[in-house]
Amino acid sequence: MLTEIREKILKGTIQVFNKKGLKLTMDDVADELKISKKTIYKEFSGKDEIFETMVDYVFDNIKAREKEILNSDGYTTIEKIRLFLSAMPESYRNINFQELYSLKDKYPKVYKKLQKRLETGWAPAFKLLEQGKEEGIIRQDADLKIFKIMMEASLERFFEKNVMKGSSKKYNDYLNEVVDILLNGISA
Amino acid sequence: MLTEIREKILKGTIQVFNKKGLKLTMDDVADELKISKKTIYKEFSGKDEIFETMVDYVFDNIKAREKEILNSDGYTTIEKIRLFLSAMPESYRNINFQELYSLKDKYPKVYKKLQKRLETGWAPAFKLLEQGKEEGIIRQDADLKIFKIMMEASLERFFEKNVMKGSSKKYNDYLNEVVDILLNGISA
DNA sequence: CGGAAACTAAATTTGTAAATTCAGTTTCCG
DNA sequence: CGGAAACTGAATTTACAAATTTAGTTTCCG
Repeated sequence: MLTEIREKILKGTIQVFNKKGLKLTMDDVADELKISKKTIYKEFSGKDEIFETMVDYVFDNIKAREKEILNSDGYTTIEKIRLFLSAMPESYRNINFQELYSLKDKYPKVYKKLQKRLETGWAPAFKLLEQGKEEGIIRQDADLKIFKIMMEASLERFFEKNVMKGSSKKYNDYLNEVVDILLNGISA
Repeated sequence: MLTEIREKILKGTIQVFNKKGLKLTMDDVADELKISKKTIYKEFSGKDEIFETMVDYVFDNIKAREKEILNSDGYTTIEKIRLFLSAMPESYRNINFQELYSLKDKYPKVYKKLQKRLETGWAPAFKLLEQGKEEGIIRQDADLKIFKIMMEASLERFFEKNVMKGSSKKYNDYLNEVVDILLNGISA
């Protein structure tokens, strides 16, 4: 588990990351948290380790949320799928994903971890969807790989700026509509 | 209408554009067509005009294709919608769209024309979809604006490289599956 | 211990002058 | 007329040194 001080630093880093993006400095983080850099360096070996731990932190939270849904009783498979898919984008809201991808060049190790965790994060969704196929509520011939690509592309587009300006709809309504259309699209 | 020589130059330009992208030179085009630059400059005032005419050329072809579908008899509304939506990405295959967007900075006028034609290209699709709503085959509460964003995001992702490597599926099968899922997703 | 602030070496950004490329024109030639 | 090739000024790219920023450390202090 995470110590209190480490979690505090991670939360602060995410704060600053969402504001200043990849270009955040250690001084930024220290200022944000009103602690000195010394404290940060006592907990983390450097910027690389902070970023790596940050990715783990974000995805561990998503994973916990997903586990909750998977283990909960009283939901049908289709309800679980819907909850599960909706949980993904909601969790992503905590951190600027577009910006996370920009770590690719300067922090390839962090980027690889990000990709790996995105991949494993989808695994239980695939399991649920396969189960849905067996139960006959998902179309047998639905291509789940394409489904995944479409969902990722659509969500990423929504995370970009100005996509939904000039509309009265709320952010979450959009995400739900995306999940609805896609899930409907592969339903039997 | 387009003279033969102008069309030849446009086709050659698209050829080179798909290979070298935004950075194509007039010499490239002349070499590709095995004509001299002089001939090109006799037909076009310059690079700007070629790019502009190129966008018109591409979209006029798409438009003709779409008109054909719209005016054809013997199709139900839903069939027309499916044909119409499938025609879009197929037409896009003739030119590298990802690269077209990169004209934004250096050729803002061309980019604006591109955006305008993309917008007006969607208009008949919206009309068909609205008609589908009236006929009760499209969900009344389906958000067509989101539908459009999802379709664009999904198709653009497929136009990027390596999305479907390692699969036996053919390119067009993918595009059809995308249209299927989305259309199913908003169907009543 | 931990904060404030100074410090250093390395990385990043900036400015810019030289080198290269390219759009558009011109010349010569068949 | 149109091809081949040379030409020019403007734009773009390259190269590189100077200036700035920043990661990580150290010092001093309460």
